[in-house]
Amino acid sequence: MSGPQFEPVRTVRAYERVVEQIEGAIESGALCPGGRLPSERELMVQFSVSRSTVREALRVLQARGLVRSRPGDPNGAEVLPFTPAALHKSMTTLARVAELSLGELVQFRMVLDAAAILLAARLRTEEQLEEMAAAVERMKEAAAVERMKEADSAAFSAADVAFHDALARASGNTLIQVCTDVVRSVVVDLIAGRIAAAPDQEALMRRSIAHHEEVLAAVRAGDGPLAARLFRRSVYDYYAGYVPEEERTALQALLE
Amino acid sequence: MSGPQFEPVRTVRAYERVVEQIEGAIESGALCPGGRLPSERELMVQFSVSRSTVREALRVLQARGLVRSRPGDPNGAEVLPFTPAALHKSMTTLARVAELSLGELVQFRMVLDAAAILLAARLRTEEQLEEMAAAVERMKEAAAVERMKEADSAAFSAADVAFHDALARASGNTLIQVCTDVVRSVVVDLIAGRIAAAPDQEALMRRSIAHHEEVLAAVRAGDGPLAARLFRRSVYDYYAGYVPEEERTALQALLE
DNA sequence: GGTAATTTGTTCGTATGTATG
DNA sequence: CCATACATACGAACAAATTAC
Repeated sequence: MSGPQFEPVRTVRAYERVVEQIEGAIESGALCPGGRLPSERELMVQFSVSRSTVREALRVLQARGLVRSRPGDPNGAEVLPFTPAALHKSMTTLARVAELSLGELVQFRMVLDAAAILLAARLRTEEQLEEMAAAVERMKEAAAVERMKEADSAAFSAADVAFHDALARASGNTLIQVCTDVVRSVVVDLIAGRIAAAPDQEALMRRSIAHHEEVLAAVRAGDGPLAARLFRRSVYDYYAGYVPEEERTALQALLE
Repeated sequence: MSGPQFEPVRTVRAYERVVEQIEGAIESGALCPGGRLPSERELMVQFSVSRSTVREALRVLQARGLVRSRPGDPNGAEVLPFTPAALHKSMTTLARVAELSLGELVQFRMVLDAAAILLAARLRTEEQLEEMAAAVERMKEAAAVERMKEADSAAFSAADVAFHDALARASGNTLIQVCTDVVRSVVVDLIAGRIAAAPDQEALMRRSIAHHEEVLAAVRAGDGPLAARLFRRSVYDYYAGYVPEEERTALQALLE
């Protein structure tokens, strides 16, 4: 006869229990963004742990982007609205320690943004189309400056981001929106320097604007597959030069 | 004449500096997985901060999945190899606090896995094909059991996961591999209960096996677009019943 | 505007359980 | 078994920051 099936006990740290409870309260909605946690001293009473333990728990919650605490705040730590910051951090870490290649990242971007475009071509509203058109206009203005400065270059990039953000929102999928944003910024972080060092900034911008207009037109026309194809092609053209040759074939596989 | 452009100073906590330095050492490769950090007492000397500060920093690093510390370990905290645990955690949190719908998650899965399939159809090796075929065989064995038990159901799921994991690896893109894994498990976590409560487990499994065989055949034949189409269709058929009607149109947009 | 009260950031000391040799 | 070094956890204390009166 077999006895009761005992299971190995996982020793769980005190601070983890605190994290679990607070995290649960936030995820269940008992604590809403903008709401406040009790003060550290109050928490140490409620959980009956020391302040150090409470603080370690708060640091973890802060690292996960769930709360923020400021010195001297009489109201205790603030519950934050969701931000993709934690997701961004983990993906950046992934890119670094798992040594993600630029090729893999660009490939991922081609996939995600193309999906967003495919969906946006069906679901976009008129306002979103106008938003994208306005972003393209801002790109043009920034590129039209006679003697390009850093500020203009930044304005161009900001308009570019705004375009893709509107596009991602038009997809109607929050996850796609967040992930496209994260991946785009990770890619940009990786090669911002090399792009800035490119000799013919103006030509790059003009090409980029033309591509954006093509994609926008296809989205407006409701032709998702065409828009996605155009986008993938333009991303490939833009980044292929920075991707080592042996990785380029994998990128080309997405061009059909 | 405008003076020097001063910028607002962001007060940075002591423990953050510690985190930055250790994180940098890991990301730069100065600290390798399996390697050890100095002991907490040694760290407080090197950073000239107190023990509590060191511990708060270690908690953050632990929450990010970079290190692990055990009581009594004479070697200090261990540097961990990369795991997608942190990414998984942030995406789960995203799903909960941003209230991601099942529809959005399924849509994301259709996009990512389809991309993996598209790439795998070009880049897969013979061994990977065999691996997938073996996984399908295990699915068949698990489904062939007369009186289904939990263990068989678990074996079926495990084989299913193994199939998709091999597929994702065959894509040659680490990021796609990790993200498909994360999204799949998040989706499963969300509706495992409802799937298990479905009346006709056997029929579901048979259909699933048939779909997997179709996809595998198309991948083997190198027809990525076909394989991707078949996959999206099967995912849609499998999950559509659990997705509210108003979200289904968005899913259908991916079926072409 | 200034002052007091409260809170967080940080330090230090200590006790306890645990893993290694 | 013992000694050592370690992480875990507690508690008291001070400094710096914020709010409220």
